[in-house]
Amino acid sequence: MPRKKIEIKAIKNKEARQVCFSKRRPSVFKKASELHTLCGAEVAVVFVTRGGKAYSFGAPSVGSVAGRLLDAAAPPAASALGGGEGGSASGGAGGSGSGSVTQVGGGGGGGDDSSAAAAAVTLHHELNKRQMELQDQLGAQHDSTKSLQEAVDEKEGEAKKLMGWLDSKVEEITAQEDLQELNMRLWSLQLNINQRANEIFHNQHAAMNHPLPDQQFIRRRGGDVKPVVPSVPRSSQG
Amino acid sequence: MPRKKIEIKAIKNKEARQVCFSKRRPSVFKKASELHTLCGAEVAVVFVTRGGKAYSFGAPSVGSVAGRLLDAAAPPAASALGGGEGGSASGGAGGSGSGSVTQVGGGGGGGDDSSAAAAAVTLHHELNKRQMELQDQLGAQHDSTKSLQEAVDEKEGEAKKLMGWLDSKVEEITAQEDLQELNMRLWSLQLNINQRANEIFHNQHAAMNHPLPDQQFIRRRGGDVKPVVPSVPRSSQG
DNA sequence: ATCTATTTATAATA
DNA sequence: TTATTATAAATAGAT
Repeated sequence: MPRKKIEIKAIKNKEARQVCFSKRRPSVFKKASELHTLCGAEVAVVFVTRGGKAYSFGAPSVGSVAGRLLDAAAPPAASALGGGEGGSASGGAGGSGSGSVTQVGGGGGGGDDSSAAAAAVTLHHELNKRQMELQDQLGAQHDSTKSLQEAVDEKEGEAKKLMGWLDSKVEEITAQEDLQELNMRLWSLQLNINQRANEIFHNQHAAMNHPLPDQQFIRRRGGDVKPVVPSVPRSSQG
Repeated sequence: MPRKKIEIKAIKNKEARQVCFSKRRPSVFKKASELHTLCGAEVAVVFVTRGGKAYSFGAPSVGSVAGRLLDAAAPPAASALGGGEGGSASGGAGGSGSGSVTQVGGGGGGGDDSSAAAAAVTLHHELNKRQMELQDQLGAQHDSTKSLQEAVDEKEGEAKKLMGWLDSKVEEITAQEDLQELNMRLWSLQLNINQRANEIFHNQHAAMNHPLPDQQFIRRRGGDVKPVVPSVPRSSQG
């Protein structure tokens, strides 16, 4: 748009394409952020480049938007779930005694995240992001604990079997309401997982209580992970 | 930013806020769309207003972006799943009663959705949307098949036990890599679920094979749904 | 990465 | 909501 107006069509040159992406992506995030701040709307933006890198922005968090959607779309069946509110946007899901949903993500001001916490993070993406943070923050400590795989082995492959059973179960399902039910279960399960992720994070960073640049991340296919400073003012991110 | 530069802070006046949102939202979608077209990146943008209305834009579709994320993060385990191309961007107009999500919008030219189909939909949001479509399209047929709950009962609560076990497992996990593993399993499972949803949909709508405007939708909390014409050029939505 | 000349986006207004 | 328009932002091309 500057020196010359360009046609909106695929840029073939790889470098030029990357440059364009680098220039435009922060702007989109910024606009989304402004919309969040100005209008109070929750927002989630995700880009996945051809190279496989994923960039996301969310306010109060990507996951909270999903939570809202679930809440808005919540079918009656949802209430049949364990906690009653299973998939809803309430903070204390999962029922586990452990604890707080401390949203690592949203917190703009750093006060308590009542509304943010209420919008419980559930999106897979959010979980991935959280994990990315753990990796970034804690570094590679691949030795600290046994993997889930090992835990599974301990249980004589119980988890795997169960997953397999669920997989096959899905094949048999022929009604949308069944899918709905199953989906709800997964939502609540992941809510639980997310909480656990938060707990782990806070356990290892009890002191480090700052708002957390949770808005943006980069991940490479190869496993290399690189944090990125969001180009959006903090005030816009909560 | 025109007549006067404004401060980026919450707009208290409701009308002004809505006006602002109405003006800015299409622009963000447009920018995201341009980024998609220019740089070939997949994009997903979701806004949820205070009023509970959700606006989304995705290219090639919101769900495909999630699919890409899965692909990018995919561990070996994920490939163990069933089919590959399940999730296509199918859908249609809805219309009646309870929660319909009339998808309008995009429909670019109207080719087949091969690429969109390849990028299997996995986002919870997408699944919910699909379910909404099923509800709209098929109507309430709560009697057609046994519910998942019943299936679970048949299996002597095996599924519930599984979920419970997983829940407890989550409590014990102390390493991010374990969460990653578990998360991956859930991704795959949901991928499978989504495929099944698609199959169901297609089985009951074998004839209805149109491309499907998967780009944008609005849904109201109350159930009233209003389609919206995207302000983005068609070329940018495929 | 920085620098501008332009194109876009948009707040205020009607 | 839609249109206008004076400014603020975003950004393509060049450095």
